[in-house]
Amino acid sequence: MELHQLRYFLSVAETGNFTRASERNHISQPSLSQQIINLEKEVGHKLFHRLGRKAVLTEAGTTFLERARRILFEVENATKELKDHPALDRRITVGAVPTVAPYLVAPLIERCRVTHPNLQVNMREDFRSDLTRAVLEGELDLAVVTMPIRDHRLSVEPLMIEPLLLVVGKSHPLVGRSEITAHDLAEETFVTMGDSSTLAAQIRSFCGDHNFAPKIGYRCAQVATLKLFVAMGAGISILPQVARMPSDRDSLTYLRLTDSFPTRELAVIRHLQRYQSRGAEQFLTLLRDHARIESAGKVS
Amino acid sequence: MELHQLRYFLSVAETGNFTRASERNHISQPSLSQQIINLEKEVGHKLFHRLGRKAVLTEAGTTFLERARRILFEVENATKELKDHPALDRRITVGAVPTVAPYLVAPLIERCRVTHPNLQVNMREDFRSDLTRAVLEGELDLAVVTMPIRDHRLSVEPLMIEPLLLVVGKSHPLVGRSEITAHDLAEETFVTMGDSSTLAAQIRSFCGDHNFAPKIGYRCAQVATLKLFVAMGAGISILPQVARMPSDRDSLTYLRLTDSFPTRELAVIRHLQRYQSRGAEQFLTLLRDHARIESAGKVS
DNA sequence: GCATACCATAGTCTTATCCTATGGAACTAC
DNA sequence: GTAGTTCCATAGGATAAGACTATGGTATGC
Repeated sequence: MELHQLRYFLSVAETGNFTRASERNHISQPSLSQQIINLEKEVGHKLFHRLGRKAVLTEAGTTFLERARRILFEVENATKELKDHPALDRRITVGAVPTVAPYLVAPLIERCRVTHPNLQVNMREDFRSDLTRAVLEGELDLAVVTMPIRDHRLSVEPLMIEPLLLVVGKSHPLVGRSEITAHDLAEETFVTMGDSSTLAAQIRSFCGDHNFAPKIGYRCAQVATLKLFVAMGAGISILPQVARMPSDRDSLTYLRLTDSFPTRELAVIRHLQRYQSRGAEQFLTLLRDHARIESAGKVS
Repeated sequence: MELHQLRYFLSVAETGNFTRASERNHISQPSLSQQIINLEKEVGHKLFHRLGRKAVLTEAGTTFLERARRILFEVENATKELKDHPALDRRITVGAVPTVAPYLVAPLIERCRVTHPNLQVNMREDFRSDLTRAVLEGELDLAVVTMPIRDHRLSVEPLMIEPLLLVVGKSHPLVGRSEITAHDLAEETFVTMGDSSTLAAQIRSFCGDHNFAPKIGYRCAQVATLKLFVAMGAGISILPQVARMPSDRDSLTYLRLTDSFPTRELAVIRHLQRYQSRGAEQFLTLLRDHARIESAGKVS
């Protein structure tokens, strides 16, 4: 007997329907059916009468239901108690991709120090695939990454959509143009991040949408390095708006395309099953607030 | 979080030692270590300080321990309540190999009807491998099979050791001999059960121990058919003593070898994890008593 | 200082849990 | 009465979890 079987059992008892119960638990109906059958074999009693389209608790099932509820209630209490324990560690680790870590997460951590002095937030900057793995393996409480994310074990909460801006050196010919189209970029040399970065993929995707392949001349591991090469006039690039810093003013120009509006979506990922500490919840609230403010700032 | 993790956690808390806890749970130490680590990641707290050779509960671990105990206590209550429920079905299904079903289990079921009128015992006669699978899959509450059994998922309880007897037709030349050795059988034709039967393997094993291969002329699916062929003088066979029936008196002769004493051991197998109903326990008590009486009968 | 005891990691294998496809039975609508 | 739909169970296969062994690193005891 395992807890997931008890959860499936409870869902069937509450819905009277294996199919509905399987949907509630995000598994397929044959899976749930098999687990109920295994549970019945293990306890040695039928727990449901299968009456046509209805699953009705047997007497044994009714007896067992009260116990199953109690067990699951105790399980919830066990995790809740750890969460609410006042003296326990208040330390979390968040992850962020390189185009988010210095611009979005670092300021948030700074702010969190003020608003939640008892909460210690550690940070890990890495690429999306590594962050995803780290969240799944419990090394991170949450991570801010770019969409899309496809892993059913993760909770994926969209945060915000931000524009991708064209960035060129101050003396680049595109500076000053009143109209810049995607096609204008077809012959330019691109400076991108390495293949581990989703930004590289986004640039390729954007150019692909406009029927040309970007000419990639430089691959960088850091945004700062990328900005340096662009400032040198070695090529052009595309960066998310959050990467735009006041100190860029002297060496870089951020431009918008006039015929298209590339964007990227940021999301926060967490482990579906991992219990969320109060510290993680608090940080996430700050993150959500910040994202809302950012989105509102773009509209006005 | 699953129940097996809670059980491992509880064992570590009680022993202060991952290695000892893994032994208690019949898994390897790295397995248990990994499960504890997974549990810690899921609840978001360290549950043990690893202090040199000791595993000591952290404050979070101490808090969690009480909850874990309560959860496992509720699980035990859930299964115990189903067992003790007076109005629940009192029906079990037992399995037996063909050389046991008609001689040992059938009489027991008869007797059970008298001593436990509210208990209905169904029976399935099959070969050991099929019975083993049926027990594992929950189709049978228990089964009486021959040793050896090697499956760590099964509880194997030795029942009794019984002699294997040489059986021949009434006019066979071996009848009346004062000494019969294993070697005397080397040139005889054997009548055995099919390969699905463990008896066939036992005959080959016995002959192998005496440095000859049995000449198998007939393979039968039923003991009655085997007895018929032996009675006809088609060959000889070896049967367990329980297979000896009063009605055999007119057509068969059971003999003992004088230079060796082949035996077989019977065991009752159950699923380690499956909860044992009271009905199954009652039947098993009768079975144990019967086996003791059989063993005592052979000694006197 | 060395041997021992312990936990954690890595890599691999086995088993449990998941999937899709589909069958059989009951129910519902026409 | 029949056809279509809904539901659960089975079969076979894929994937992930849990198990294994081998081994490394650290602490302890002699």
